[in-house]
Order: sequence, then structure tokens, then C-alpha cells
Amino acid sequence: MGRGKIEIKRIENSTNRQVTYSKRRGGILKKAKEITVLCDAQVSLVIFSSTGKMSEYCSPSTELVKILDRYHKSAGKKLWDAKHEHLSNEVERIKKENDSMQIKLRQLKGEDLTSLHPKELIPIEEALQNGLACVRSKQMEYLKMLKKNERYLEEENKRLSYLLHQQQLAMDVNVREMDHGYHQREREYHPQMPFAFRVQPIQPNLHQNK
Amino acid sequence: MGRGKIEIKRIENSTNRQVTYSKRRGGILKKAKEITVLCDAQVSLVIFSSTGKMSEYCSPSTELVKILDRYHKSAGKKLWDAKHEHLSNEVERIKKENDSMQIKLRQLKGEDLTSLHPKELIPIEEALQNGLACVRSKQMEYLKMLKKNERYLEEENKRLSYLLHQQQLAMDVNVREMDHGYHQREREYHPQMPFAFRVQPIQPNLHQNK
DNA sequence: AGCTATTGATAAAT
DNA sequence: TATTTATCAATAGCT
Repeated sequence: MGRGKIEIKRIENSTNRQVTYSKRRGGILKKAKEITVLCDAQVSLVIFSSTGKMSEYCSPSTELVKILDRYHKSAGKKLWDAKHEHLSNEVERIKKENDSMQIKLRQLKGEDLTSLHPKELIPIEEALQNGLACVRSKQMEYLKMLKKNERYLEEENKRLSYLLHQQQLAMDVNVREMDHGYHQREREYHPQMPFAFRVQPIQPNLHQNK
Repeated sequence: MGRGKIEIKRIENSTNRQVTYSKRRGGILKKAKEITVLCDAQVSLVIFSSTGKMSEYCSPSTELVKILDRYHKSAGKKLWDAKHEHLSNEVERIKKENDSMQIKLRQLKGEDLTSLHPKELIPIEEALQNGLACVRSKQMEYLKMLKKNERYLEEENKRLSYLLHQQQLAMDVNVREMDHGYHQREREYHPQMPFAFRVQPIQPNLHQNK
């Protein structure tokens, strides 16, 4: 369709090639538009020239994504599954892991046991016993810590009571001395600190883990 | 280009539309091939007819994915980012689920208890006790079934012994009669079936769940 | 970019 | 649905 027939093979003359590309690209785009209107088809057309310039056509009221989605289903070919194969595999893998854990959890909770062979109950029972033992040992540990703390507090209490008593005695002496008029200056220097030191109880940390 | 000019608007006659679609589709595909060869362009063409049938062309030595990748870069439009995001979210979600289950499982197994507050041990202990109770009840159930089956077999045994004894007696009678020359023919007809019926023990199904 | 001779595509008929 | 054919459309080579 031109001044002469041409063979369908690469046009070696670069200029000619460019010109022909331009003309034919227009032609294809027009044809694409026409077929969508005439036959209400859906068309997606993407063309890259040899120089890398892109042209595209996509039937109106559609998007490339939708057409490709359809392509996906129709051709059964994977367009983005290939792209996302890694992610898809990951999802697959984790889902399996998830399911197996779910089953184990349910079994440990005593659900879904009907589907198990009696022999399969044994390891579950063992796991539960073991778990229970661990939990209870932990609770015992905690109890022991509480007891220990209690003992410590009791001792501390005794110590403090003793100190308190001593101070009381000391104060009584002071009061008596004051009555005799001795050491009046020193009392005025430290009126809020009647004792030689302050008692700071040391508490063992009850919440070392939290 | 035809026996008459046509307006570019939807062809209402369904048959005509189908025919025109067929022809023009062929035309576009041919043009697409030609432009790739003549101008070494890269073309991706996907067409869906109004009936949903798909046709495609993709320049040789390329794949649709690659062309779309280029499209992606050229047009700056995101074709599969949405899909990607969806998958990523999915992975994220399932991983979280996974982790929480893993933690629960480990705790039920008695691991990682150190990180827990003593109060948090209580529900775990309860779950373990409950699970253990379930498992053991299941085991008891199984044991009961075994016992029941045993009793049944014992009864069956008795019955069979009794029948055997009865047959023995009957046979003895037969033998005695044979000694007297009676019923000789009948014995020859059923030499492998000395009893009037065969005993078929009915066993309760021990494996109803497996 | 336009022009036009010529080939190619295709609408209608078969 | 495939083929044929008259006609229109696309375009190769030229300017």
C-alpha cells in the first residue's frame, strides 16, 4: 500500500525507518480505536519505538490494570505473580506454619482431640504436664521470693525498731541536757535534724522482671 | 476499505460485529507484527472481544512482563504496586499472627515464662490444667471403649464356646449314627462344612475415629 | 510535514 | 465459517 511493495523486514535506512514507524504507529492506534468502537472490544496497546519512545492506547472506560487482570485470568499466565513470586511464596510458607501452629495450640487447649489417634494423645499429655510443671515451678519461685522478702522486711523492721528505740533514748538525754541549759547553740544549728543520721530502708526489688 | 464506507460507531448487527471483529483483529495483529519487524519496535497488544475472547500479540524476544516493566518506567504509572502492597500487608499480618501464636505455644510449653508477671501465669496454668483434663478425659474415653470391647469379646467367646460345644455334641451323634451306617451320603456332599452355619463374630469398631 | 500512486485491508456478497 | 471481490484506507516513496 504505497508507491511500491515492500518486504516485511527491518528497514535499514534509519530515517526511513523512523518515518515508517511514525506512520504505521498512527495507523495501528487508529485501528485499535476503531475496533473498540465498531465491535466494542477492549484493547490495550503499548508500543516502544526503536529509540525507546512509548505510545499507548487503552480502550476507554477501562484501565490497563483491568485489562491485564483479565489477561491474567484468560491466559492463565502470571504477569505479576512472577514479579511477586517471592512474596507469594512467603505468604504460602507462613500460612502453612500458621495452620500447623493453630492446630498444635488447639490441641494443647484440649480442642480437636477427636481427630487424633489415642497414641497421639501421649506426647500432648506430656507437653501439658511439662508445661504445667514449669508454670508451677515458676509460681513456687515467686512464692519463695515473696517469703524471702517477707523475712527480710521483718528483719529490717526489727532493726528499725531497735534504732528508733536508741534514738528515743538519745533524745531523752538531749531533752534532759536542754533542761540544764547545755548545748543550746548546737540545737539551733540543726533544728530539723535531731538525729545523727537518717534511716534509709533497703528494699529488695520485688519486680526485677517487669 | 470495503464495498462501502462505514461510520466508526458500534455495529449493531451482532453477526456483522463478530465478523468485522475477526477481520480487523487479524488486521491489527498483522500490523503489529509488521511494525515490530520493519521498525524494530516492541509491541504489546491485548484484545478482548465483546464475547470475552482474548487475543494477544507481543513482539518476539520480549515478554509482556518486560514490556510492562518498561511501560512502568516510561509512563510512571504503577501497575502492580497495588498488588505488591496488598501482598506485603498480608505477609505483615500473618507474621504478626504467627509471632503471637509462637509466644503462646512457647508459654504453654513452659518456655519464656521468666518474662511474665506472676499474675499472667494464672491463665496459662488454667489453660494447661484444662487441656490436660481434656486429654485425659479423651484417654479415659478410649480406655472405656477398650474395656467395653473386651467385655464384648468375652461374651462372644462364651457364646462361641457354647456353640462349639453344641456342635461337638451334634457331631458325636453323627459319628455314632455313621457307625451305624446311617446318612452316609449327606456327609459326602458337605465334607468341608460339618456345621449347619458359620459363626461370624461381630466386632465393635475400635477405630471409629481414624 | 504534505502528496499521490499503489498496495493492503476489509465490507458486503457468496 | 471461508472465500471472493469491489471498494476504501493506509502508506511508501517522493517532494
